[in-house]
Amino acid sequence: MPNEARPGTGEQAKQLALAKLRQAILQGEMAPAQRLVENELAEQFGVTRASVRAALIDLASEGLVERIPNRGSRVRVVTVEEAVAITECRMVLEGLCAAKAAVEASEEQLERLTGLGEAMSKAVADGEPVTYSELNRELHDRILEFSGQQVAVGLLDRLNAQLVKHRFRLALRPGRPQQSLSQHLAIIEAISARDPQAAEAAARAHLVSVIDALRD
Amino acid sequence: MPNEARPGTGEQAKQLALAKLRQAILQGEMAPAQRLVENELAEQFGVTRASVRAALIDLASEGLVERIPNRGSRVRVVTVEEAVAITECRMVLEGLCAAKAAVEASEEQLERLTGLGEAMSKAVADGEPVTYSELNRELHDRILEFSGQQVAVGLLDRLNAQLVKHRFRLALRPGRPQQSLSQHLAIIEAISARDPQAAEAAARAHLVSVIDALRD
DNA sequence: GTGAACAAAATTGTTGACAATCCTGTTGCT
DNA sequence: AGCAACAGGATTGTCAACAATTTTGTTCAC
Repeated sequence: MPNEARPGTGEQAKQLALAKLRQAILQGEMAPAQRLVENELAEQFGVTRASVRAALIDLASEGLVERIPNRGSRVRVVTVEEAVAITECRMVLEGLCAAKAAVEASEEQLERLTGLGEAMSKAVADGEPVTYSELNRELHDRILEFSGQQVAVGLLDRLNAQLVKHRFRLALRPGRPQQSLSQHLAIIEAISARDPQAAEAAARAHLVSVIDALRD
Repeated sequence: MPNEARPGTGEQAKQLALAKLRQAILQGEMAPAQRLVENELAEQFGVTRASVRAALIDLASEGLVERIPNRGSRVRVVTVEEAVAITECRMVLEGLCAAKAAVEASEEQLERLTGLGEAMSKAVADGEPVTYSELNRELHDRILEFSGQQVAVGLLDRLNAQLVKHRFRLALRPGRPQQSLSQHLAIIEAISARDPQAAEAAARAHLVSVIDALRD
């Protein structure tokens, strides 16, 4: 479904508009709750209004923008409350994926996870939060991939797209990497031990801590 | 997001097309994997092609139809494998909602649940599978409502829409009501006891049994 | 001065036509 | 006969203009 379209290559007009709009929203170039006027966007991106319209419909169903009939589109603002609800859903879905990964992953894939764990430990020890953040994301992605649960992966993609803002704030928090590192290592250990219940519990424990942090 | 638009009232053209198309697909009027030609649908529903197009984009992101660029739209066929994956996601999400309902529901709402439980018991005793099926759906809906977890509810709506076919097959199965009744009663009991962990476990146990049944 | 009715501007929703793309059946060459 | 190239038809993607709706600013009565 989300076809991971690269903005660079010459796509179709609608796909291009969709990619550009999504990028603009995700990178925060659009102010929260900013009005998205179809004509302006069409001119800005060099496509026609129909293409912008189609892209907006797509983004609305992804939860990135809000469309009110005859009233236009706005970039959707995710309140802290909603962010917590979203993260609760992430909690159970990633728990499911961790459990399945513990059963389904190959030996090579397990090695990959332990390798990621070591790299994360090193990043924290060296005090490189940016690297750690990237590895963090990589770890989560790999667990989803190895679980083979494509439906859950699709749902999580959608949920994560709505959280970019809050996720950003969270990563910059001092002391947070140290806190989450042990949780991540616990997840890796449980999956490597082929223990689905422990893996699910560890993944959920991690996201419970994220929820607590979200609440400030 | 899905605004629960009633087909009857005079909506906007796109909303009307969307409602009619969704209804047609859900009621099985469209054969599986049938091609959905925009022109035909437009004429059939008495709206313009642009409206049909917008509706198709919406339905594609709901997972009801499949859209291939320059190749058109088909009603999406859900394999048994996918149905299992979807139900696994339902399992953890409904588990989450059951747990939250055990904490958040009011006393009146708890009474409503126990009332539903009694009605379901009666329906099984009287041998009325249709009534039981309706009450079943009602129970699930109420648990979601009482949980207050709107994000999970949205995700579950989307997932359930993809399962209509399989769900149908399941309900007509002889002996299945008796089997699931005790599971449902266990869920109600756990929520009424304000025990979130037990509620989640009961909800998950129920859906594990659904998964087993799905696999034939 | 305040509030309601009204008119003008801005924006979205809709329409029909045009262009690009893809599938199918046929033709021509080896 | 087998296969590549090619037209023909069908379908989707795109466009610019038009209609309907909402919002905003103004005027007028009280």
